[in-house]
Amino acid sequence: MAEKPTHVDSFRVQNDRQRNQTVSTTGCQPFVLPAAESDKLERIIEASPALKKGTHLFHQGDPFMSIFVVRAGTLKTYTVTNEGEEQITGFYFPGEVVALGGIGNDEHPVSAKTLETTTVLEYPYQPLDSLAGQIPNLRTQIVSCMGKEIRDEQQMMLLLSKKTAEQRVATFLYKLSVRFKQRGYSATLFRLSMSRNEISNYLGLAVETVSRIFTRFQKQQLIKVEGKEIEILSLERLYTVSGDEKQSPEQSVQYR
Amino acid sequence: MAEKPTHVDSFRVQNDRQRNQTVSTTGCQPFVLPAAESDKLERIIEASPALKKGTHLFHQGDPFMSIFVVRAGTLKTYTVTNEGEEQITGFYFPGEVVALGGIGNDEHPVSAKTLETTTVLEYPYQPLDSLAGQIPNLRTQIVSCMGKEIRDEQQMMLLLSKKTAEQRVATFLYKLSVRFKQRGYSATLFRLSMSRNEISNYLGLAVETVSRIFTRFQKQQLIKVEGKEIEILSLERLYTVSGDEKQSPEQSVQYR
DNA sequence: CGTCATATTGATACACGTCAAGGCGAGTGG
DNA sequence: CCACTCGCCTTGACGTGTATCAATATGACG
Repeated sequence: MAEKPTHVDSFRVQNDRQRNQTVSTTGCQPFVLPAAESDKLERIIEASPALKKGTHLFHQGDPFMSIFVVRAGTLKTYTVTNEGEEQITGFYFPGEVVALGGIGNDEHPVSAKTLETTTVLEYPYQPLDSLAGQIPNLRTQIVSCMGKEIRDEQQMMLLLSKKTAEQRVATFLYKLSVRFKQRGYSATLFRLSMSRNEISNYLGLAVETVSRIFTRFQKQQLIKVEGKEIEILSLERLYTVSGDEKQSPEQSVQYR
Repeated sequence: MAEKPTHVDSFRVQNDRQRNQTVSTTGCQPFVLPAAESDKLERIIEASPALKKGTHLFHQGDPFMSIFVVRAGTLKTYTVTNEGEEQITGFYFPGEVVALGGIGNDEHPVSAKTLETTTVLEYPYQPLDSLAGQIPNLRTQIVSCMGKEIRDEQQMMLLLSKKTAEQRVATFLYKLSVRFKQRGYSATLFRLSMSRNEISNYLGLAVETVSRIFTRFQKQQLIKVEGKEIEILSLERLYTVSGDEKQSPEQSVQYR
């Protein structure tokens, strides 16, 4: 409702029709199709240039036009309370799909911003949706991505309302580890592309708390922290601390 | 991984092929189609009998087969931490779609349980998805529902990590009001189908806190509480308290 | 090599959880 | 029709996990 500021830091794919250089989607698992169909899909994709740290892919309230897949780098998405408070709703690594919350809405419900130099693929939604009508496989994949987003957010709700600060940080690190491993990187040694501030915001904690827990975990020989470099010394114990471990042989706690 | 208990309280639509009595979807907004196509859709729908309070529609971990639309009554969905803690992830009223988190997954990520006598329509997912291939309009509607679910959950994440107890309760009541109004019921006078316990669980608070805030709001002439009956005396002030109000003419708070 | 953001660490405060004790209403059985 | 019970709700007193405030350290960048 307020006047839209001109987002000088916004990225907009120039819609030049030089769609010859078939974009290589190497390293991106979403939307894998047999060659013939893959070709149709690639015809609608736009590759972004390298976006430097701090660039917005889109702002909350911008008209929803496309979804994006991260090729390299990291993104965060966040909403802003009308009280001006920011809440980070997710971090996105290569191969992950961003902006699904905009589907079925005329505007983006969140902003998306790069945490480091990042490149993305832009999938203009209208053509993508038409294609999805022709290619059942593609439809399934889009819808699956959305389903996963819903499940991830439900997990996050659980974290935010039931877990202690320690469990939150442990969960965060553990899940990062799993994601990195999936992408072929080390599960135990990696670099955090987000600041402590961003971590704390995402986890619903104060920066100081996250900092303290990092050092506490270090003292407990759970992890080794050196600035943004993290080494996980015991994935198992970290998982235990996270509170997600399945335990107690039988606890069919029926709510009533 | 643990042996599945036999859910005696589970509801399963009997798949009898007596699909003559064209199910009336009156009062349900989702999946509205022109007559011809609507007919195809209705052929795959199964109507449930009246499910009494406390019945499970499905349990977390059950194989995902269908999505559901509430016709009458109320449902809650919830996950269980492996520590046995329950977290309610949503309440669903007539016309709303349940189980979207299961799409693209082999099993339901949450359990769904009735809060009162409830009837639902079951949409077996496989046929629904095929139909979505033939009817672009239907595909759009499904995907829109999922988008909305994602957005709602993002809002909830914000609530859980940034809002005070008062703001949470105010938000809860305000949003209920909006939903009731949309369905043609009074926006200011309604009955809570969930217990205080369930409200507090959903909002990430203790029961006592919710109770105290109800009485506090009552003293402030914001609402009138009488057991499960709620009357909202000032929607405007409630909205203000919720913290969602757009305020301060200019606050382009750029995060950095 | 200064400058400014980011991170750590300690001291203190408070919002909300936890514990405990009634109160209230709905269903049940005598 | 009453007494009893059992959930659910409310209210008060108290405890604590984490936020907040403040000071310093560290590191990135021009």
